[in-house]
Amino acid sequence: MPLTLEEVGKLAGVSRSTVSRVVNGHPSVRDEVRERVWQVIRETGYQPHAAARSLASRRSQVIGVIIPEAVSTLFVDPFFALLLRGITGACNTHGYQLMLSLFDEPADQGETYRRILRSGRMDGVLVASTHMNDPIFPKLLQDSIPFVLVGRHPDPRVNYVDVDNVGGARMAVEHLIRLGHRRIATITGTLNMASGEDRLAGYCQALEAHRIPVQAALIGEGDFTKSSGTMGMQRLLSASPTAVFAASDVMAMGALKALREASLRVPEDVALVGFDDIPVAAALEPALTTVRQPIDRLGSMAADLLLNLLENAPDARAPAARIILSARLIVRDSCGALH
Amino acid sequence: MPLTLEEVGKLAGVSRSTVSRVVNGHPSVRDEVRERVWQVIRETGYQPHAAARSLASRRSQVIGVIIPEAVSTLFVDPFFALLLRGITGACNTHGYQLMLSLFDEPADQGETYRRILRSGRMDGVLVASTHMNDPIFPKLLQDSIPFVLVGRHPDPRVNYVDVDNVGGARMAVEHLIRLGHRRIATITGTLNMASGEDRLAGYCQALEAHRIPVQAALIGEGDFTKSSGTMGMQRLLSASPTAVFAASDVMAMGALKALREASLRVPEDVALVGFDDIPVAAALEPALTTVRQPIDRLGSMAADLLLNLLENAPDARAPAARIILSARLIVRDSCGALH
DNA sequence: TTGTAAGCGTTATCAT
DNA sequence: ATGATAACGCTTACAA
Repeated sequence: MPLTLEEVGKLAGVSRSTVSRVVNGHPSVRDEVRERVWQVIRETGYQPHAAARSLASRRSQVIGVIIPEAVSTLFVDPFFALLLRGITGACNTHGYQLMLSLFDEPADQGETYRRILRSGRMDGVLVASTHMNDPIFPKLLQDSIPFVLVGRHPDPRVNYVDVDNVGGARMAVEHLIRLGHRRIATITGTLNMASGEDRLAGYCQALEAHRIPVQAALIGEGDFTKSSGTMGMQRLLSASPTAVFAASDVMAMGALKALREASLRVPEDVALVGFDDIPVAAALEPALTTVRQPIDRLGSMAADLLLNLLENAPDARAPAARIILSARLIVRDSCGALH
Repeated sequence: MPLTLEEVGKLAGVSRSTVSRVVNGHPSVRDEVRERVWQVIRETGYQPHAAARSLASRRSQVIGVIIPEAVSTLFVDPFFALLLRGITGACNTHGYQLMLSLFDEPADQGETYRRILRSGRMDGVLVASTHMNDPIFPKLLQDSIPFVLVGRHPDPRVNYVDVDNVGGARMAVEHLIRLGHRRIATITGTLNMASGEDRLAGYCQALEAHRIPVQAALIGEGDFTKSSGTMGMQRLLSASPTAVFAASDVMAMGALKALREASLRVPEDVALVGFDDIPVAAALEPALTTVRQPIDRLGSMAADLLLNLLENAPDARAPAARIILSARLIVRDSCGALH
């Protein structure tokens, strides 16, 4: 049976309130008393009861992480794990706990939303990998639940941390241009997801910067799955591109399959670049040139941002924070640069 | 400002207790009253305050998941993500929430342990991927915190769910024997981890069942990392095995590297089998024959077991549950069976 | 079946 | 600097 503040107080010869002050580092306690109380706490292994604390203080020291169920499966790469690692790192240093919720698409159905987010269980939440028009955003804003999104969002009230998808994609495509390619195709990600849109935008920007016309025939729409990469590539073949930028490594693997089936060699006949740098990328034949994002930084920055929001004056007048982390190009064999 | 039971009661013309009974599905409430109360709850969107509930009922409806920090990184495969998915699935159907903690090695240092586990925040915990002699187990047992381990443990009081590592390994090695191999080497996993030990045991069992002597020269100790696979393979080369069973796919990849560097072909010169069936496995050249474990089942079964422990009479006299899920062999190219 | 009232273990506001 | 004491929102005997 765990001890209570009252009992610790009795053992230390002080009142419940004094013990509370000591535990919470309140300054107005005589040094001698403070030491005596700590002594008892150490000896007894006293640990405050989280629920009681939370009830009285109206803060739980817990943040939630919300990820759409479907996406968690899709991520055959360690994105999910790395993100969580980044988040837990930040939580640990701030003394917060992390509650994980995989929401069903379309991210709530109201019922789940209420149960999870209105129960006072968490002080704030991190939302990752949702569609931008996910119904969860209006609700979070309306309930004024502090939250930070991992991924871009147009609403000016939304705090977010994102990877520079535009810049990363542009970097990849400019690399191909530098290698002499002009007929460069792309297989896009899901187009109502920010990352899908932005990587396509980066592709277009790179071409435009080099006065290469953007052609619809060279753009195949995918949805981040391997099979969509294969199908996208098959459709693009008729436009006979000399290079392809796939908006994810998984789709690049799909594209590779289609190219093989069409007896085209990579990179000799078609150069290929992906995005994400999943672990498989380096092990592929040929090793995949790709764009790497700092995933765990993404997690830790998002958590830091949220925790700051929670700890400091939540000035509602302040503009939302928008943090963009840059990506970098990892050159391997599939682009032909190393030949 | 969220409503309280009291206020809902006022709106429905009943007392706080009646509303509580309705919310908790207590039978002794007149149907008419129950309906009236639900009506108000629906209209107002009332949601019980988790902390208050937990304080009064001494149950939080939250379970914790504890994974050593180091391991979470090591898992470049989706083990972690799939396990969590299985766990959250079970949690959702039981109406529980999930709290995630990545513990620093050696899994607690006491301080963290207390903060996380003695604060009453969680009703029970799932522990995954620890060493069997992790100091967390004696503590959990002493504090009589309900817990289920993902992975085998010798202590008779420990409830666990595990994959049949022995059977899986044995299956893999017997497959090699069936293909005619007699000089079969193995690269082991970390040997104070249950999975490491058991896969080695399975290797030995298979050989013994076929009266093939187990030779120390054919056993290389690894630690589940790729580099240990490479080094292990290099050392084994002098014993010139015709086949190798690596206790993990990641180590198999390392071994593949060593074999290549020694100009040995797989499977022509040396057959290779791994364990885990990580996504890379199928994409390797040659595609890796390996043993697949039902990871998300592992997670959901462990969570189910824990939740049953929590919901039902926690009969301390009942023997601990030990659940073993079977693995299956996935035959691809690296073992030479398809030639 | 329903209401009253006593906790649950903190925090926070007052006095002192 | 310290101690009473009233919340915090809910569950749960116990009464009615």
